[in-house]
Amino acid sequence: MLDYEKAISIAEQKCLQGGVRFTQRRKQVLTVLIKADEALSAYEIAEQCNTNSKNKMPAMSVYRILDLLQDQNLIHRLEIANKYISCSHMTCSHEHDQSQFLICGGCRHVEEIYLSSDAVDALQTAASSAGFSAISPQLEIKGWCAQCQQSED
Amino acid sequence: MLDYEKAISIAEQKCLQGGVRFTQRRKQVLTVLIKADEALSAYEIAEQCNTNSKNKMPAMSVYRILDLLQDQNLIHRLEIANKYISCSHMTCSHEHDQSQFLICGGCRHVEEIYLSSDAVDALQTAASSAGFSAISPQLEIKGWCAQCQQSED
DNA sequence: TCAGAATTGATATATTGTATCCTAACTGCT
DNA sequence: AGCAGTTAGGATACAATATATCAATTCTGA
Repeated sequence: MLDYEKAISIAEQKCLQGGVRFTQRRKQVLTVLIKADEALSAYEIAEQCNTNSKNKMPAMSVYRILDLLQDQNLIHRLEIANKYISCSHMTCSHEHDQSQFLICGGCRHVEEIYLSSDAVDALQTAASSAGFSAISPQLEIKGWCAQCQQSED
Repeated sequence: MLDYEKAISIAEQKCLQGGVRFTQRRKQVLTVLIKADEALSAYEIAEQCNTNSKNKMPAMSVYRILDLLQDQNLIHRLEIANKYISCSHMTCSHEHDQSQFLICGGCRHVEEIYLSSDAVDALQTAASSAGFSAISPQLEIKGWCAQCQQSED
């Protein structure tokens, strides 16, 4: 898991640089995602916020805040899983322009992976041949985790 | 586009082999997908069915039928796009165990691609290292089509 | 023909995500 | 400090996607 204090401080900086405020609401959503240390749906995030605080967090606000946190490269939206996860590179000093996730088709468990640049290049080449100018800097690959694979048999 | 007559006849066979019936309703849904020659959402399919016929096709039925057609390997569900597309390999005589799609993050346009086995192997290796037993035989890669890339700039 | 299975109809509801409009809070400027 | 303009959040409605459930119908094999 990310160093929470460090992550929050980085997030504050990034928001400042991005010209947006790092409000309590935004901190609250990001905190839930960092501490969860796994992918959560927007409604799960809202629920978490509401168990930890009296001040009600509506789903609408969660979506708004998630959009903003994505713009600041603090979190990722996983489209295959319809879930959100904090960026594991948030506290790194250097720039990361690629993230890759494996998503289990059974239980929707999410695991971050690290593809070789050769593999990424191969994907990029195939995309170019098909008239796409680029693959997403955030790849999602669906697969089967060991556990779900077993129960499928 | 697929040869329609051939595809329908293959579908009929596959359903027979799979121990399910190739009913009018199922044929209707598959026909829409083959003739569309692009990815459609479940509700778009229902709409198409309803413009071409008096007999109302409820969305519920579409979902049920889509599930079944997937089980028979006649169509693919694209989770990134929340859409469905007919399998381009349906009329091939040999077995295909891999399909790959590029999905535009902007306009959700879907393009089928063909990755080298080396690239697929690289993905498989990365997945294994992360404790996944397999990647999905149906890959979805998100990217940006030339047109959407332009309008982003 | 009849029992059981497969299919479809009908209805309700869950889940995920957007649109809109208004109010509150903050920021920069004078 | 006071004000204007911008940013953020609250409230509500609703769209889009998908699943659950139970009853009615159709088909199939003995």
